[in-house]
Amino acid sequence: MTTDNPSSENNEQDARPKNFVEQIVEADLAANTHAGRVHTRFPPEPNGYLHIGHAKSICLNFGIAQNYGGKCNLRFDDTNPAKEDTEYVDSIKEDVQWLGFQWDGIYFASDYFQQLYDLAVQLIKDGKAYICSLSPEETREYRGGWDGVGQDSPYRDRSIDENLDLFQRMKAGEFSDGEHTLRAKIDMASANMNMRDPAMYRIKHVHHHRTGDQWCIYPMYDFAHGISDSIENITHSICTLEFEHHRPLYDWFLDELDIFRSRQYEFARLNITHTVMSKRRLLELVEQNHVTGWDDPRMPTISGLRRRGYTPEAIRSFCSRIGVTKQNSTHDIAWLEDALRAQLNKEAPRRAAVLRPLKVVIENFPEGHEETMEAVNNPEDPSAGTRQIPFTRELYIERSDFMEDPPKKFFRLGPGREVRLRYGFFITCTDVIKDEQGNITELRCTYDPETRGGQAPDGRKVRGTIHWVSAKHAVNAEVRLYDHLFQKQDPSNVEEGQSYLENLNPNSLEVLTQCKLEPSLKDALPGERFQFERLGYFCVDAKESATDQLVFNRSVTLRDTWAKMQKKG
RNA sequence: UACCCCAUAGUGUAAUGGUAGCACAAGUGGUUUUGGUCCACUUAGUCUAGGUUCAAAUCCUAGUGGGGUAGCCA
Repeated sequence: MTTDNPSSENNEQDARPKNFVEQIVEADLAANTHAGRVHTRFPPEPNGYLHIGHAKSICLNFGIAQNYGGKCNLRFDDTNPAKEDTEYVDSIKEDVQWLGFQWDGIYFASDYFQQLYDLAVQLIKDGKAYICSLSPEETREYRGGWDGVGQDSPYRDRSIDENLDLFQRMKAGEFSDGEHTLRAKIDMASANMNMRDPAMYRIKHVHHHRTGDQWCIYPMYDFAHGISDSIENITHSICTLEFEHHRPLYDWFLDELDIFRSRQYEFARLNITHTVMSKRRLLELVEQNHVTGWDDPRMPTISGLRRRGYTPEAIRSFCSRIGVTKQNSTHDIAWLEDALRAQLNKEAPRRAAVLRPLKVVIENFPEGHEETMEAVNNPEDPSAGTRQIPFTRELYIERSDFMEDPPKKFFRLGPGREVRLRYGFFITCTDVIKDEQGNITELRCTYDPETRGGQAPDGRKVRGTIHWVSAKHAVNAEVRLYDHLFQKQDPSNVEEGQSYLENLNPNSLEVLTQCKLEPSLKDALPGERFQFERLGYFCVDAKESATDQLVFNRSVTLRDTWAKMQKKG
């Protein structure tokens, strides 16, 4: 088990307190429970794309293997062919590797169909399982509610020979879907519904993405999962809280079969504000075209985050910081954003980009003249060096960096005000040009040649520094600004009878097509990340950007105390 | 209605019978050619009631609140 950057993160791991699963692993190691062996697995069902919640599980499972000298398998839990597809298998493999993890073994529950079948036969022979011929509706009635006890199936006492015969004929395809099931014979009076003779096999005449039409009976999760763990000698089978009630059944199968005893531990799944995390809902967003696909940059999927510009390191750092507990909780999406900022602040090269351009003409700057200015690529990383940017008479600045009637706390440009153009000159606004509708179309300014590079020899200070792009050299680009997918922190918080879809943020995507970038951005590569100074972190869209029509995605904004002040009024 | 799990600043987590910490958020100030970064400081917490103990966030009981469970889904 390896990551692409283990050393720096091991320090982070050491600094972090151990979560309860790690404490269990350490206790097992101390007690020599498995002769020093630690083996986990990440077991997705290939019926959807991985999301940030899966990343938590991936980091936990692969992280434990990594930190305790163990192994971690990738296992596809593909026991329900009706919902599964190889498209999902491929995306899951890609996402796990992109996150920086490499599995020790890659397996499919479907690899074990024959072994599973044989073990089921063994349980029948031991009198621990039987063929039930109740309909699904009858089964539900017989199971009973949680105030009382269930009723034994009338087929519960079929002879072993009859069970064996029927099971073999189920497998041979003699029956149609739903006609029979194989059930574990446990306890119809149990307070735990999972123990009221749970189904082990059902008939499904469905094509399986790996085994084709070889099988028409498929094992249920509870039967298949624990046995798969056991076959792979998994020591710590880590899953989410909703499987807590299944643990007695997990244990029951392994005990009755007397095979390697994996242990199941449950932790709380990840929730994040302003988004949804269930596969069902994510699928719904995709199918109803509320987003453009699983990899829409607004989606909390790994592929969406990747396209948005998130780094594997940022996601791992986030997963490490949120902790692992049994408490249901919801993390502020700001935590995730902060993890990205923390990394990109250190690594992303700085560039100038004007998203909503306003033309500035510097009247005392000679027409046709060009100056070359030197700009720092990353103040957090001197080794990133500098670059040259052209300065000319006509520039673009951000419309929001000018106010005709600015309040006193506004440090930027206004009539008669002087500001610094970053890595440029001080300029003073002398005139405001408007069209017939009164819209500002252009600013007239003068510059102070003595302030080249941004310092005034007379020592005078300006409060504001704004970014700019030479109009003549500007590269045109499309920039997509993303906001939270849902307006409310909790999208499920709706009026009675309404859907979480009511909470979709209609402004989660804003497309800007007239953006002006500094010339060095012309050759930006798909996926490449930059900080656009004073604005945020952006990446070249890996899917839709082209050399002649650049498309950038805003990954996350910079912290903006000015915007915060404005909001408060 | 039954059973299971959970409960610590706004949020998320630590303290594993012995000084309630940390991070994010929020706020104040400093530095700054990004209203970024960085630095300092401030606000703010053990659900309730009993019990055990020299000592309880921690153990026990009950209550309250939240979550989960009656698929031939995983």
